[in-house]
Amino acid sequence: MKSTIYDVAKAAGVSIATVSKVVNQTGNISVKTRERVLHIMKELQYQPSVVASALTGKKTSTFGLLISDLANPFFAEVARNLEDQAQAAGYSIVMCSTDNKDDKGLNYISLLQRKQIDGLIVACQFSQWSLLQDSLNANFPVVLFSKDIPSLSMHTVTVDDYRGGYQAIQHLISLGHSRIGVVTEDSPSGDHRVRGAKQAMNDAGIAVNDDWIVKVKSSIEEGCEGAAHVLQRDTRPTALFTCNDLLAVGSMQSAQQSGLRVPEDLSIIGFDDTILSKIVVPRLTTISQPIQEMAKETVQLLLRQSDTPDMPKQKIVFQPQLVEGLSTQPLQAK
Amino acid sequence: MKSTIYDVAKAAGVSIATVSKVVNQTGNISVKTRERVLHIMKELQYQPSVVASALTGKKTSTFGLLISDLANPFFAEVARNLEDQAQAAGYSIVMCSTDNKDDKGLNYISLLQRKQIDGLIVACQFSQWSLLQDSLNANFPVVLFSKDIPSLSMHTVTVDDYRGGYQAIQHLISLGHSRIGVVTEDSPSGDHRVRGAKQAMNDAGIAVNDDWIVKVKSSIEEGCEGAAHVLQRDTRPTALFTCNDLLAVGSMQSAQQSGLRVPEDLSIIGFDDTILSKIVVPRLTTISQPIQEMAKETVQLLLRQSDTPDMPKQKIVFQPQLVEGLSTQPLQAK
DNA sequence: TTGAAAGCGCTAACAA
DNA sequence: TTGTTAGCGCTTTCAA
Repeated sequence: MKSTIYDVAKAAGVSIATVSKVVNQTGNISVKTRERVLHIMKELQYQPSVVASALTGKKTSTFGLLISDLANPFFAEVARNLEDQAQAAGYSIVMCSTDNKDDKGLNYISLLQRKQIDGLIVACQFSQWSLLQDSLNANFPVVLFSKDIPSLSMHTVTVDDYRGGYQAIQHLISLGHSRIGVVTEDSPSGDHRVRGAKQAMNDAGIAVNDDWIVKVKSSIEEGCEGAAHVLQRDTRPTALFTCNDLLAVGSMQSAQQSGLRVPEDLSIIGFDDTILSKIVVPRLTTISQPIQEMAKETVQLLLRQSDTPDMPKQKIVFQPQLVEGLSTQPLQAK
Repeated sequence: MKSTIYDVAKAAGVSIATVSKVVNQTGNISVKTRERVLHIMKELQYQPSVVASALTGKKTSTFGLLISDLANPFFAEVARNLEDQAQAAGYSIVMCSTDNKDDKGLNYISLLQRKQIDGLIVACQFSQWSLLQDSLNANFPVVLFSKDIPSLSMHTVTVDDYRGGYQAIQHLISLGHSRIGVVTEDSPSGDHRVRGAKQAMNDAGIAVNDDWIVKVKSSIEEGCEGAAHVLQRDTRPTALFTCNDLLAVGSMQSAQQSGLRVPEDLSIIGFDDTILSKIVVPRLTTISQPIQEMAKETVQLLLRQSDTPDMPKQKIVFQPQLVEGLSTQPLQAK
């Protein structure tokens, strides 16, 4: 049977209060008793129960992570980085894939609250974001990860999606491209990226062709279909900006099916710099997010909220970075 | 403030025992009081505390998952499937990436025990497996996932690695290959797969060339280097069996660097059928594991162990399946 | 059919 | 410096 604080107290000939104090390093305990208690604890392999201490109002040292789909390489990487940062702070993470379904997310939240988690990271989408807000207690620690939802008054850590889109297009333009298509994902981030993309075209005096902009669900298959729509037109773009790597991979497949070579006939630039972009041939040019830094800030933000429940909401925006691969090249003169 | 069982009891004019009974559907409660209590619960948005009920000896409805690296696509997929199955049973999962480090794993286990999880899934490696056994209470529910460790008396769910290796080689042989190299991972599974591979060669009367067998760490980079060792010899194999998809991708890169075309000059067959194998060009021929089924059995096994602590240890072995891609082809006559 | 009360393992005043 | 004790929110006998 597992030993409790009572067992330790009895064996050490002290009260449970004393044991509690040495465990938590609170109060004043003589070196001698501390040593003795510590020794007994080891002997009995005493492990303080997180459950019992949580019941008295202390932390569970657990965060919840609502994520779209753990099997998606981008989110898997996000999860891993968050886990690392949390672990460094003594926390563990309960992973919850919501598939971006509101009800799944809401169910998880309710369950997580019953489990008394100390904070929540939201890295999935909601179709009705207000439901998220409503299901959470006013000062419950939350951070929106990689989602910038203006209607929500919540701490947020994101990459500058707008700027990322802008950079992507800027890169294509610098290579001489002016006929640029866009395959985007139906999400707030996707929208921001596209806005940035359009702005870059405008700033360069390049016409935005709405026929070349398609919005799809985030998957390789849909990316492939979406790109096909654009590529099979009479006049097609010479370069494609896709709002994430999954769509980029799909677009590369579509190009191949259309007999177009990447990058000779079509340049493609993605977003996220996941493992996919690294193994695809040609290596994808893409926009990378500093996931590790973002994860670090996210955990810090969660931690600080526990101490300062009413701290002013803040939004931390990281700058994306262009990673040049082999999927883009200067426009060939015809 | 969150409402407790006392609030509900008071509002409903009953005792907390009664509320507890309607919540847990135990004992005999008149329809009338039940309805009333239920109604009040809704009104007060009462959420029973998992922490408090766990303290009285009930479950936390939480499993721990020790996994090598959540960012690895194969493990991410495993994690996702386990999460789905657990969720269907009302459980959530705490994810712990150990990077196959014993101390990391052990620390997590200790933490998880303090959190009173109801079961543990081990899908990572230990260099000293006995440490795992020692750190766990005798009848604590555990399942080894995709690791077959004979020295450990634990419930196990695996794919038949030996057979998978055998099938891979059989496939290559059926295509006419007889000069076959192997790039494997330093792990028990890897070893099983290689044993199966060698057996298949023996059975076909094909010589096993140990110079063509390299054992590396599981990563794209090491796969690339490992394959290079084999491919840069004076006489090189015409086909390569790699013990997982990461190594396969690395090997494909190595082949490319050596100016070898896949599959014209070199056939490559992988293992796992992850997303990587699907996006790589040419699409990888590989051996797939029925991850979903495996996840399902794993969760069932965990659940049953809670009910029947001393149930006889069992090992469930699933059959792998060949997935034909485009990275293998019949041996070309020279 | 309902309720009183003990207890789960721990924390935190408050006393001593 | 140490100990006593009252909870934390819930489950579960055992009585009523």
